[in-house]
Amino acid sequence: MMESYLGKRKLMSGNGSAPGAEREPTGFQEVALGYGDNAGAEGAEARPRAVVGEMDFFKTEKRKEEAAAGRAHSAAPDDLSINKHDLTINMGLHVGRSKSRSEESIVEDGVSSNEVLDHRETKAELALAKSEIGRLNEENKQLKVMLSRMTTNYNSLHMQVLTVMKQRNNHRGPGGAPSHELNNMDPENKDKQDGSLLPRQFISLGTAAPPDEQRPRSVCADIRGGDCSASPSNTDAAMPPPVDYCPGNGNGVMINSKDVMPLPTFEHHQRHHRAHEMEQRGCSPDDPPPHHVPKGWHPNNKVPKFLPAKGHEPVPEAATMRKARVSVRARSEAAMISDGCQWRKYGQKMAKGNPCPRAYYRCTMAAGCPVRKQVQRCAEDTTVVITTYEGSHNHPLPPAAVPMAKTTAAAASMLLSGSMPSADGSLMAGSNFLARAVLPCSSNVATISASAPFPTVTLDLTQPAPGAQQQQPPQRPDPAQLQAVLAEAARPVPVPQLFGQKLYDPSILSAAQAAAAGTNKVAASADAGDTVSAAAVIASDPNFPAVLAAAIKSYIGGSSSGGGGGAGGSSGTMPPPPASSGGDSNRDDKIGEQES
DNA sequence: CGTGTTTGACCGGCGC
DNA sequence: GCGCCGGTCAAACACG
Repeated sequence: MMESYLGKRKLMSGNGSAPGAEREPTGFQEVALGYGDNAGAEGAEARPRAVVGEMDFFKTEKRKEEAAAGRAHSAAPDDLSINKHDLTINMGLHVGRSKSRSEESIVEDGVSSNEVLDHRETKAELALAKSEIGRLNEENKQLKVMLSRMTTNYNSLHMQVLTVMKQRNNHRGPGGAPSHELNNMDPENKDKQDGSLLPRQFISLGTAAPPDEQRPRSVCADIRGGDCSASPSNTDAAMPPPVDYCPGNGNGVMINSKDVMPLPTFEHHQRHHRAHEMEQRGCSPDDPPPHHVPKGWHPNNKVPKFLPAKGHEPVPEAATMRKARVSVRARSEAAMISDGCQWRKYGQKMAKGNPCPRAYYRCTMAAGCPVRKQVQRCAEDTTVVITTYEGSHNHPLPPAAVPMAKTTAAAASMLLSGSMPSADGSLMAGSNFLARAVLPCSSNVATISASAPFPTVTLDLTQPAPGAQQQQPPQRPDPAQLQAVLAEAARPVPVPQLFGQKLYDPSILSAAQAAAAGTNKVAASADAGDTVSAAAVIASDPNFPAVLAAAIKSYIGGSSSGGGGGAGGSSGTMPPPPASSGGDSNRDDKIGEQES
C-alpha cells in the first residue's frame, strides 16, 4: 500500500528529477519557444546557436582561417578578436552584417583568386558563398522571429513583475484599494505598463523574477523578516502567512497573520441577509444558528457581495474582490474526490446546460470555514467529475487535506494575483502564462475561465499528463497514497519564498530557478535568498503536475464517501452520471447515492 | 438521538 | 421591472 505507493512516487520523482529527465518534459519544450532562452542556462546557449548560428559561424570562420592560414599565423589575441567579431555577427541577427561579411570574405577571396586561383574556382566559391548568404538570411529571419517572441514574452513577464510590485505598493499604501482590484480592473494602467505587447488575455502571475534592478527584494525581505508567525495550523507551517502582505491574492495564500489558512474569497453575499434574519429572530449574529446552520457557518460572515464590510470589521480583500475558484476535472465513477476534508452537502441544483445536478458542499471541519466546493459531472462526459473549490480553510487541516488545499490555494492565488482574464474564457492559447504555469507539462491540462463571475483555474486531470501516466496504478489506491503524494508535493522547504509563498520542494526549487533563469534572464542567479513565485515553482517542476495528476487520478478511481479519515467523513454524495446508473436527473431531487 | 442528506423555497445578481 | 439562474437556507427525512 504505502510502500507500493511510495515506490511509485519515487518512480515519479525519479523520472522527473533525473538530470536527464528534467529537461525532457514537454512542458519545457512547449514553453521553450515562448521563452526563447528558456532552454536552460547551460543548454540554451548552445542549442539555438548550434542550429542557427553556430554552423555559419564556424563555416565563415573556417573560411577565414583558411584564407588567413596562408598569410600569417595569428596569435591568440587575434583569434580572440576575430571570434568576438564573428560572435557579434552570429548573435546579432544582422543580416546585412553577415552578408557583408560574407561578401567581404568573398571579395577577399576573389581578389586573391585573380592573382592566384583560376576563374572557375572563384565562381564556384562565389556560388557557394551566395547560397550561404541565402541560408544566412533565412536563419536570420528565424532568429528575428525568435527574438520577437522572446521580447514579447519578456515584456509579459516584466509586466507581471510590475503588476506584483504595484499590488504591493497598493497594499502597503494607506487606505489603498485592494491591490487585486486595482490590478484587475485597471486596464489603463496595464496598457501603460506593458506597452501593448501584452496579449489581451495575459494573466499576470508574478511568476517571473523581475530584472535584477527591479526585483522587489526589499519587499520580499520584509515579508520574510516579518513575523511569519505561523498559523495555528500545524499544516500551515508550510505556508506561513506573511504579515501584512496580501498582494491581491484573494486567495489568501498570503494572508494576515492571525488567520490560519488563507482566506481567499468566500461567500459574503449572504452575510448581510443572514444577519438581518438573525436580527429578526432576535438573536445576535454571533449566536449559534438555530437549526441546521452549520457551526462553521457564522452569520457574521455574511456581507453583501462586493460591498465593503461595515463597522469594525476590516475590509477583507475578499469582500471586494472577485472570487477565485479552482476547478479540478477528473475521471471518476465515484461520487467525488476525497481530498481529506469533511464536507457537508447543503444543496443541490440543476445547473443550466448540464443534465447532471450540481452538488454544493461546505467544509465542516471547523467553525466558520468558508471553503465550499461544488461537484458536478461534466455534461459532455459524465464520467468526468468537476470539483470546484472556493475559498481557503481557516483552520488546521489534517495532513490528508493539506496538499489539495494548498494546491488549490496556490492556483487560486496565482490567478488572483494576476490581472483580469479576458471575457472569452480560455487563456490557454498563446501566451497564457498561468495556464502553462499551473500545469506546464500538458498544455491541455490547465485552463482559465472567466466566463463565470469568478475567475476559475481548471486543472484538467482527465488527460494524461506526461510522465504521469506510467505511474497510474491500475486500481484504486489507498487514500493515504493520494495524501502522501500530495503531501510530498506540498512539502515545504524553508528557504525560498516569493510573494509570501514558499517553495515546496527542493527539486522544485532548482527547477524553478532554472525556469526563472531561462524564462526571464533574470533569476539565473537565484540563490537561497532570491525568490521564486509559486507559479514559477509549479510551472517549472515537471513533477508537480504529473505527481498531482497521477495521484488524484489514481485515487479518484473509486473513493467512496470516506472523506478521508477522520470523523464521520464527508458524506458527500454526488449524483451518478445519468447514463450510468440510471441517473434520471429530471429534477434536483431523487438523485442521491442512497439508491445504490 | 445525533449527524448528514434531501429538496422546495428563497434570495440576490444580472441581463434584457 | 421582470424573469432567469446560481447559490443557499432550512424543515423534513434518513441513517447508524
